[in-house]
Formats: sequence, C-alpha cells, structure tokens
Amino acid sequence: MTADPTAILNDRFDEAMKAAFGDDLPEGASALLSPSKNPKFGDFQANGAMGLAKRLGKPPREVAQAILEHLNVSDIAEEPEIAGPGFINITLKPGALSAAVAEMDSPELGIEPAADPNSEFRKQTVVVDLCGVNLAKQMHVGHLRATVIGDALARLNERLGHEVIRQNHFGDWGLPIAMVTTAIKDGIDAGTIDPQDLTVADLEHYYRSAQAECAPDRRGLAAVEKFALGPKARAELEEQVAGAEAALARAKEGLVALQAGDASYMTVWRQICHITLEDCFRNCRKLQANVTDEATAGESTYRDELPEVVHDLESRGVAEESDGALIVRIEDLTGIKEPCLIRKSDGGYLYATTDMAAIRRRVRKLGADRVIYAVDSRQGLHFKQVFAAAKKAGYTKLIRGEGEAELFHAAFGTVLGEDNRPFKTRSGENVRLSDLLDEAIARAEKAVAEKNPDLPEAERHEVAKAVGIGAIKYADLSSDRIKDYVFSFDRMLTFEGNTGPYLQYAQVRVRSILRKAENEHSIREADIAEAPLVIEQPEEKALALELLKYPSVVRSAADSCEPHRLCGYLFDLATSFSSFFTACPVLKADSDELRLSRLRLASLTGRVLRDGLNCLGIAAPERM
RNA sequence: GCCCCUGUAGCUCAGCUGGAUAGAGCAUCGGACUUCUAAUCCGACGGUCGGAGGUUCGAAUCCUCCCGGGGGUGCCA
Repeated sequence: MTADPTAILNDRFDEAMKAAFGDDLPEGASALLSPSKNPKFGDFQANGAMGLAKRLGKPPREVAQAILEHLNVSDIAEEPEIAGPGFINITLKPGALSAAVAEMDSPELGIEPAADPNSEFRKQTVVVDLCGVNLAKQMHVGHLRATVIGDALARLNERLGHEVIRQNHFGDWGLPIAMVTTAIKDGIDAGTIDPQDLTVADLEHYYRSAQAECAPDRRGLAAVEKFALGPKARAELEEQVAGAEAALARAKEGLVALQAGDASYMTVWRQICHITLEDCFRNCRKLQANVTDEATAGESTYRDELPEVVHDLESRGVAEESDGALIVRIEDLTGIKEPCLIRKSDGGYLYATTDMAAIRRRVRKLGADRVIYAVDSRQGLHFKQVFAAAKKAGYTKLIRGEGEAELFHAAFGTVLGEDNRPFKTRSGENVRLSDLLDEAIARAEKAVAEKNPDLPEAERHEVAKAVGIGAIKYADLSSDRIKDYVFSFDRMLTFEGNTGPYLQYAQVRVRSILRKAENEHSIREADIAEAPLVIEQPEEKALALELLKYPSVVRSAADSCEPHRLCGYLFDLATSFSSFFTACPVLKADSDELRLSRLRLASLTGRVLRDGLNCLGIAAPERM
C-alpha cells in the first residue's frame, strides 16, 4: 500500500476513465498526471482528458467532467476542478501530503530497488562503457566527460538496484601502440631509456615522437618537387621519407611480434600499460570516479576474438567483400549508406571490429540487457554502424529470455574554452586532467578559506577537494549531454545559481542545523525520525511536494541517460529548501511539535540531496 | 554533396511522451543579516523560442523548406 500521491491518483484516474468510457477507452489512454507547473493550479494536474477528447471526438471539458463523475479521490484530495480547455487540477489534503512524505522518509528514499524477475522494476545488467583512456597518453579534458558522465550513469543505475558492470575500454592495441612500444623497446635495448623510471609524461613524449617518425612527409616532398626548392631540401625530405618508411616497417614488425605474444615485446608493452593505467586510476580517484583495474577491458583483450568475429560474420553471410575490404551493409536497417568496415583490404582489423567483439562479449558473456556508451558525439556514425551490424549479426540477442539488448550511445559534446573553441592551453596543447583538477581544488580552497576561516586546515583541504571536484563534475553534468559547454572556473565556482557548491551548501545547512539540534537542544535523530509532519506554510508544502518527485526523477535520469535531469531537480530542491530555511524557523519554531516536524523535513531534504549528489558522483561535505 | 547535432532573455542554460501567462541562474536595479553558515532569501527589469509555411481546440516541442553554428562522412582510433 503506497502513500505516493502520483501512484494513487494514476490508479484512481485509470479506474475512473474505464468506468466513464468502458470499451470506448482507447488503448494506452493515460491521465497524464504530473505535478502542477504553478501552485495556483493545485498540486497535481491531469492533462489526459484533452487528448482523450480528440480520440473520442467529444468536447474536452465534457470528457473531463465524465472522468470526474467516476473519480474517487476524496480520501486524499480536495474536490478536483476542471480548468481551461480541460485540465483537471488536484489539491491534496494536508494529511495525504504528510503521509506521502512520511512514507518516502525511509532508507531507500522512496526508490523501490529493482528486483527479479517480475517486479515492476525488473533488475537488469547494465554495462557502462566509460573513461576510454589510451595507452601512453595522459588523461586530458577529452576524457573528463567520458569519465564523469559514464560514472554518473553507472551510479544512477546502481542506485536503482541494477547490476552495473563498468568497462574502461582501454586503447592498448593496434599499430600506433606498436609504434610506441617498438620505439621504447629499441630505446631500452640501446640503453637510452631506463625502464625503471618511466612516467606517463615520458610515454606520451615517446608516443608523439614515434608517431612523427613513422609519418612520411610526402606533402613536403611533393612541395619540393612542385616548387623546385633545391637539392638540399629535397635530400632532407627524401631522407625523412625513407626514415619514416623504415620506422613504419619496424613498427609493423613490432605489431606482428606483439600479436604473436613475443616475450620481449610483451614485457615492455605490459609495463607501458601498467604505467598508463596507474596514472588513469590516480586521476579517477582524484576525480572521485569509480574506475578501477577490474573495470578495465583493454582492446587487446579482444585480440583473439577478432578473427572469430570476422569469420563468423563472413561465414554466415552477414559481411561481404567490397573493394577488397570486408563490410557489413546496414542500409536496409538504418538507411545509412556507409557500411560498417570490419576488415581492411590488407587484412587488418579496425576499431569497428573490436567494438563488434565488445558487444558480443558484453551481451553474451557479461549478460548485458543494456550497454551504455559514454563517448564523444563525434563517434555517432560509428556507433550507429556498429550497433546495426551487431544487431544484424544477432550479437544483441539476450542470453536470458526473449528480445535484444539495448545499445545506447550516451553522446556528449565538446568542452569549450572561453573563446568558444575546443578547450586547449595557450600553446594549443590539450589541458591535462590532473592540472585541471588541481586548479579547481586550489581555487575552491581559497574560496573556502575566505568564506569559512574557522575551518581547521586539514578539513579545509578535504572540503576543497569535495567542492572543487564537485564544481567541475556538476558543470559537466548539469546541462544536456549532447551540447557543448564552455568551461569556466569562475562560473562553476561562484557558488551561486545552479552549481555544485550551491547544492553542497544546502546540504551543509541541513547538517549544521541537525548538529545544532543535537548539541544545543539534545534532540537526537531518533526523535526526529518518527516526528509527525506538520505541513502548513507554503514553503513547507512546496518543499514537501518537491521531495516527493525524487524517485521518479532518478528513474527518468537513469532511463534516459540524462543526469542533467537529476541536477535540475536537485537545484529546485535546494532552492525550495533555502526558501523554507529562510521563511520557516526550525530550531526556533513556535512549538516542539513544529520544531520536530521541520527538523524531519530538513533531515529528509539533506538525505535526498546527499543521495542525489552521490548518484552524480559528487561528495557532500559535513561543513564548508 | 549527403548525414547527424544545435539555434530559447544581454550572458550561461532548463523546458520530460504537444498543454494553462515559455522558466532558472548570472548581470542590472531595489529590499532582507545583534544568523538555524547571507556561499542565502524576497522582489523588479528583461524573450516576435533563428526565419517562413503546415498539422492541431492548443506548437519552443510534431512535419516541410530556408538561414546561421558545430561535427561526421569506406579501409586512423
């Protein structure tokens, strides 16, 4: 038995509509119940009568009236009213509202955990592809969103009770990797590189030089010929091209050696992997994102599966040859003319091949019902191709039950600098993630020191980490994923408006008031937990109604893979709480009953804020 | 060329399957602190929702065309 007004009202409307229209009621007709947009229209509104009227060919207000004649909500609501073209407005009775809030005031905060097999919220296995670092490269802003958004989506699904498997799709295989591995191995063999003290920065340096070394400057050579730039320039370029060809050939040997599992190459390669990943995990810890070794599945782990996948596709006629390459046509499924290439004409595999293998493993081995890719929007076409090809190949068939796994590209836009160009350093380099995080923490620490000088230094530093990192993550999560956004420390750390620190501060105010209740009034959590709720002031009512939205917001943010919905909600909740906090004295309330009631509202608000922030991967400090 | 994304207040952005007078924050202006942490709150100002058609009782939302911005486009990942 629920006290959730939305659930109750939905049921009652369903009954009323059936009673009013019987067999004439169209399939899927709904009351379209939602919280009112404006308090003057009551607490909830049902918009379904108007759509229903169209389908029944009757005047909307008449339909609304017919529903009302069969609607029985007198136990929880005042007399419903028809307004405008056919809205039905519902105002809850005070007792119903406090009962609903009291019901929600539980450890689960009103979110029914997913369960199997036949519950309303079926437990699913959700694979989240996130982070996506590359071997021998430092993390930079480009990894920020893949990590922050992916982690938030994983947390949201965990919160709903799903089985979540994170997959850090580590770019540790292929020709570019062979280039750097070969270069470093040669350096070690020649005694110019000490394998003991290699850092990621070193690796990145070698990665770049290896890339450059293997890239013949054919355009330069062509220019020399075109403009007759003289024998010296020509000789230099010819030498460069010859050198590049040799380096490339050497790298290809390296690739073959790696593919064959050659011990001397593998040792170097493993060390490069280790150094890269340790740096990655360190950054993720600093970012307070849950990405670990167990969650890391490098592209190399698919290497034995690639020939299998290709052979499977070829033998079953899913793939076909075209211009020497092996492709899967997807135009029939998607209307997209560009096919999915899974093998090059030289026999090499492509990243689509690896992604096909990954889908196969994730659905068949990991048992995914849903695979979510937190990856840059520029990969949009690639994923459409791979998803379609995987579907065509039958790789999305669920291992449990009927149907197919859902493959979802949670695409995100670019992080821009203040100049509206992709965020880079002045010299045009990628901004290192660790630098970015350090600066956020430093700026937050300065602000905390100004605002709250009494905070002990050790705690101040911890708070700065929560606030600085929270600010970055919230800025990333709070607007629609697909859009680009401008990275601005000033805006995200002003602590005003829709920012992480604003939410953290609202939560801190709750903590503060509860501490004070305990220390100065000897009121304990247990006294508050069962206190009767008195909801009379407009600010109390607004806060109560806002609190009730929480479970459905978490669900919708997870289902749509849109964390910004939760952000927007938490901001509204924090705003409602701040208004309540200003307008309604809590500890100085007029009566003990009111004091406890307001403490309970505050406590619940604090827990929802904390829980919501946790779903976003943002810490909620005790003080700030 | 084709495809995808995007265009809402001076700035940054919400607006969920079409619903009531399009909402916040910042900025600007005016109020509220011997505090429950003012990192706050209350109020004012501010928008032909890129443009033009169309569908609808009703369109920022759906359809068509056009314009601006970004991105992607068969053998890199």
